[in-house]
Amino acid sequence: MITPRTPSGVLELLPAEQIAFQRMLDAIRSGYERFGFLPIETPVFERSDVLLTKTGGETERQVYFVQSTGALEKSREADTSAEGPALPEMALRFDLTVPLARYVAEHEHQLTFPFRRYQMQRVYRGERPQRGRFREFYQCDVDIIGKDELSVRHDAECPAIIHAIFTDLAIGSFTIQVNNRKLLRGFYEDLGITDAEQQAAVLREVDKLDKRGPDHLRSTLTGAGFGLADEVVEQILAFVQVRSTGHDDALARLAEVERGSRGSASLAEGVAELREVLTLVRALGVPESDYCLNFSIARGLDYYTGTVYETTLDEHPQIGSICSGGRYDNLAGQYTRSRLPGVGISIGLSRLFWQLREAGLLEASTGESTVQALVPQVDAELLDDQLALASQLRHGGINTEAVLDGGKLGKQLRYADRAGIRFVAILGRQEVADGTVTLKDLRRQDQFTVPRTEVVSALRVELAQPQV
RNA sequence: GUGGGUGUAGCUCAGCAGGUAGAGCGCCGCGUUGUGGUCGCGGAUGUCGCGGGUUCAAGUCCCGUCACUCACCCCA
Repeated sequence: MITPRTPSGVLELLPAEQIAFQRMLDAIRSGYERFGFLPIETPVFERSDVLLTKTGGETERQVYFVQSTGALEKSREADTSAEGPALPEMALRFDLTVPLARYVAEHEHQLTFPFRRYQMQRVYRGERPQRGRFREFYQCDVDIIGKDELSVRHDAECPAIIHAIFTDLAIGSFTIQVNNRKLLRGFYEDLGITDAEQQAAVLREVDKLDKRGPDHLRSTLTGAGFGLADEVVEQILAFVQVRSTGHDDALARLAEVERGSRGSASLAEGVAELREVLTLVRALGVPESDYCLNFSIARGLDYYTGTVYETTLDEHPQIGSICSGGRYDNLAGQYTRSRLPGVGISIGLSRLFWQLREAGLLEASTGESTVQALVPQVDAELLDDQLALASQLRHGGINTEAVLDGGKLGKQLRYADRAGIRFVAILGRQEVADGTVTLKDLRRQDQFTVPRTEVVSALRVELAQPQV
């Protein structure tokens, strides 16, 4: 016997939880569609050369390669003579953005721009698994891709989508934190940190501010690796700890940053963009309590170029960002000469779901089955009537399971209870004789008898009742 | 890739101056005839991660190995 075990770093759920997960997926999908986005899917694996265009060492370290047996043998033969092992022909996607870039570049002429697509699929990263981090996980992406141009107005749509979806998900109050990479670049240039490498290193450290605190950041930046002057570090700290407390405050903070500038064009541009984005976010109806400026946010350094977003749950800051994204100048530069600027966000649903479960925020939504009614077998001789009742319920649009193997009624009720099925429609000799059905609500511990002809409508009424 | 921690029943874990394994939860059955979840009573379940060593004797000590896990790196 082989011990049955999932590989580590995957999120495999039991049905009760899967239902809760599915509902979250549905809420996100419907949110994306409500904002006028179109669905696409791309293959779980891509050609290695397509996926690894950036050939960053980190990327290759984290990617899973896929190799057919035939190709594997072929590459082995070639290996004996060639200059080292060739890359496997395929690799599993590690995000949905690179496949999107390939997709848009490949189908550019069949798509209409701005191209608004959403995509909710699994991605794979060969990281060492950690608490709440997976090697296989869902990303729910939504992006707007422009041809040649995409006004910054689109950047304002993302917070509006996030707001709509997280309101629907009802997992508590949240804050959409907004920043702008141009503003950051300008700010650090003004401080004399102009070297791209050094700037990136500083941004990486600053990004950990919320996790490690200002003191840690201060000692890191003044330390050997960076060697920044105390005065400069204090300016950085003052800057990155900014969190606006409302719309007007956000605009005031921007004005303040602009006043403090030594004339960086990038900073001015970033400020102007943020101003426009914030103004439109408000116009789109996002309450000002739900968004703020946060100058510490940098996000992934590789391609975000303008607006960046990060969303956190107010009551559970330890969960970290539950949705993030930003603006990129040119999505598919590796695949096409066309300039395709874009903006988008991504919800890492597996991680979010796992965190919510850990925080005990899922209890209410789990334990409920998609089966709405169970028709037990009270008497084996009444099988035909029992099945007819099940059909009647199904035609009435009620998700119904009929017990086919019978047994004691008590056991069947226990089965329903454990399976999270709320209603049982009992049809025994008595009911058949009377032309009735007994409906039992396991949650409210209540039961009553209705005429068989009215069972669907009666059950519909009951399903609409609260559980407790 | 670097550094810690842990591996005992399905789950969470206890057992430890070395003497051939336990609790809670869960699971199964019973509390009669068509009523679950509560309650009472009864029951099943373990190559004590794997391999080697020390010992009369190892879950308990030593070595190795594997797995898992936490943190760092990174997170498009």
